[in-house]
Amino acid sequence: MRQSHLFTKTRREAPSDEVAKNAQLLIRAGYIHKEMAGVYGYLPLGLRVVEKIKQIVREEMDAIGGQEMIMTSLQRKELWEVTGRWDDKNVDVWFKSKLASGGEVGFGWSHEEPITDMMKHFIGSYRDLPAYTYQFQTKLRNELRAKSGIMRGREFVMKDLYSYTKDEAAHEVFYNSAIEAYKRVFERVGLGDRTYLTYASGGAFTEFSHEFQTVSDVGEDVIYIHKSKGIAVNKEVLTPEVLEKLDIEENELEEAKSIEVGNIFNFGDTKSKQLGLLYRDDNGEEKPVILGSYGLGITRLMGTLVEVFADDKGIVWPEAVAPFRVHLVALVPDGVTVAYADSVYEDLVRAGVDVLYDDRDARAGQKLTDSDLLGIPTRLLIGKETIETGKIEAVDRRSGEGKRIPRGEIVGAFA
RNA sequence: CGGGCCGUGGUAUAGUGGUAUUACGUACGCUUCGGGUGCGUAUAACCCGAGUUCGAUUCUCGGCGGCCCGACCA
Repeated sequence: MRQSHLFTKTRREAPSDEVAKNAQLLIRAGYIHKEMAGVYGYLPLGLRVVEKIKQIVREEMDAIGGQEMIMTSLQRKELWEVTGRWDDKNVDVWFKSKLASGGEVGFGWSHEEPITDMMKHFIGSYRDLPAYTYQFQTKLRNELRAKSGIMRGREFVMKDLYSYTKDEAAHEVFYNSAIEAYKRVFERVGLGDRTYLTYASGGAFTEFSHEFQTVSDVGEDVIYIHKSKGIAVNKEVLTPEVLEKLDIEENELEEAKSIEVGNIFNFGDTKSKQLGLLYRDDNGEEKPVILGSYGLGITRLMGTLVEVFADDKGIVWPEAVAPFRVHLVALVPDGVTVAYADSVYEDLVRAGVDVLYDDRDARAGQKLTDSDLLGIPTRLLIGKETIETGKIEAVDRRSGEGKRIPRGEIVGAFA
């Protein structure tokens, strides 16, 4: 993409009403637009990042048998009344509205009820199980207090997967495969070494749920990390009994603030019984389906990546989710340099390289500052020196290290 | 929901009971061209309502909006 065609612009200053680093940088760089507190639009660059993250998650969910679909944002009041979760006393984040034709609807803050209800149409026999469904959905939650930029909004994108299995044993198998899939996701986006499988409160259905917590000072959670086991325990469940159960000594733990980027848990058969999701086993006996729920905040993960990797110059994207692989920058406006940069751009595009080409009529200083802010992994600089030597300077955004790549090898270096 | 702070051009800011400063941006001209070049000109603002007052952007009250701390966060 030619940067001169990009309608967004960078800003020198962050809006005064944003304190969170993720929002400041994403707005300054033109990735997102704030519509109101806790509600952000995703602009062309931001959308690219969202889609890259989604694609990684998609691949990992597909790999464990997930089937992508998409449910509706409008939800039936009657359905949620069955499980007692329509009542504002039980769920305090509902956005609700009325139908012109009469009746009430809610805006989906979660989809366990609708998906489970829908699955009644497709699950009747043990032969129909297991089933794993997932979606990327915009969740709407009427948070009392939105905060921290895109980390905790009233509208956000989440991947939610639901597992339907015939018994606890089958559930367990899938649950563990989901844990491994989540680990691969965080590994692929570069957060593997600071994201911990965390034991958290299990609620009414199981002893524990599991969270995926990324260590960061801007996090809202406090976890206790057991480095050698590679797991953590959420502060809210840290008791002597839990430590004993996990075979952990308290003095082996390190406290850290963290961001909850994923949460998986077992609903057991409770919701299936409530909603009537039953199946016949091979003895003709009617049984409730076991339900598991697996959330992963896509936009929160995007914010986490900004928080964790940004430096004093701006955003630093991991290659896997960067909006573009390379940022080609024509440093001087003379015809020879521009023509040279144009040809490099065309070669890269032809080779299928994701490239953002700064072809704007702007000064080198501004282009370089903007490039730092945008955070694209590799910057290719085309200047007078390039013309003279026939070598293109490639600078790594994260380390700042540069190397000269001969013009003839430039496509091969990134294709 | 409890507590606190705050709403001034597109953005960031200064300031005042008598209509408003500066920078960035934007437009035009010249200049410059490997880390936001320099100069000039132009452009554009006091959240809404009520009250006090001769006069309110400024003070008071209310509303709306924003941020922070806490609570909440299957």
